[in-house]
Amino acid sequence: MQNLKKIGLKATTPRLKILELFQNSTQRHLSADDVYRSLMIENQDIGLATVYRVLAQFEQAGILSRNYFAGNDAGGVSGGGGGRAVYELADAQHHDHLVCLDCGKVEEFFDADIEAKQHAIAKTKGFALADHALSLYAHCTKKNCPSKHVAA
Amino acid sequence: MQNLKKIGLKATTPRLKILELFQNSTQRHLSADDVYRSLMIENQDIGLATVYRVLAQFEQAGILSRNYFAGNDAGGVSGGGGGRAVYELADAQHHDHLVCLDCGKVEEFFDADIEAKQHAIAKTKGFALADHALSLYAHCTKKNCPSKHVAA
DNA sequence: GTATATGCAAAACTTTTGCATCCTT
DNA sequence: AAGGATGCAAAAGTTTTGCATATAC
Repeated sequence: MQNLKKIGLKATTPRLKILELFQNSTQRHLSADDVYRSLMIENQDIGLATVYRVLAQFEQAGILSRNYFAGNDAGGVSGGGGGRAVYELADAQHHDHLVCLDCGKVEEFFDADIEAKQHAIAKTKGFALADHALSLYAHCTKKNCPSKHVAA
Repeated sequence: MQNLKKIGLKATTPRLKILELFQNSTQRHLSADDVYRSLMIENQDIGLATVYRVLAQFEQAGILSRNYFAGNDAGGVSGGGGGRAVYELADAQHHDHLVCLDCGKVEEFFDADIEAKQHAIAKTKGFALADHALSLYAHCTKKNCPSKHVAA
């Protein structure tokens, strides 16, 4: 609540509820539609457009970070527009993602060597690295993967 | 032309022209719309839907590979649907991409250490790596960057 | 009281699909 | 001749925007 004012945003119900959702949800990575639907379930009458606006503001404020998981189909990516964005709380340190191709679960990892190499590569090519996106797409080899429990 | 039959596709004008476009274009990375527009300029009356279909077929056949450059805005990403896909000839070895945030230019690189690390990370977490996407977003520090020549 | 936010609906985009027609084999 | 391929238009999805109304400070 005070957080919001600090970044120049009024403490409105939509913003409070969305922030709360990210802090309390068991799912760390949420799409705009996930957020919208969760709010609907809580009987919060918040428009989808507002969700997008708040998400964008939070990202710009550094509260959330946005990712695109392109190769993912397990999560329910079907129709039209390429792939949707998912947001996560930007509380922890920087990390990259490993997405399970079978169940859609997302794991996070950080590797200092890879990070360092990325900077070195950019520098060598005459660039100053500003950002990067690294996603691994993989199949789970453990029996406890959710997809293993479903009769296909 | 023989190539197409080999993969079970009829040698039609759209497919020939699109393949030719990728082989002759100075731009290595093309979106569906780029392809469509280039064909229009050549007075080839090929529908956008066909472009998408052919691109998908070529990707499945291993002739092209698809990438998503999310953080990129310089290339003209504006409106609705998140981000568009770009295709490139899958002739060279596997590589990742470095995208200039100023002019949108795309450079390619390959780093064996990063590749190895990715596999190791997936394995450690109990996954078998199937695919990955790594894109670096950076600012050009050279004076010969196209964006440096434009009065902002 | 005023500026900012919200909600709704419509628009902007990318990608996919249905269907009649056309072209390759 | 036959079946796959194309084109057009419409649909499906995600994200953005315009505008009148409601809300926070």
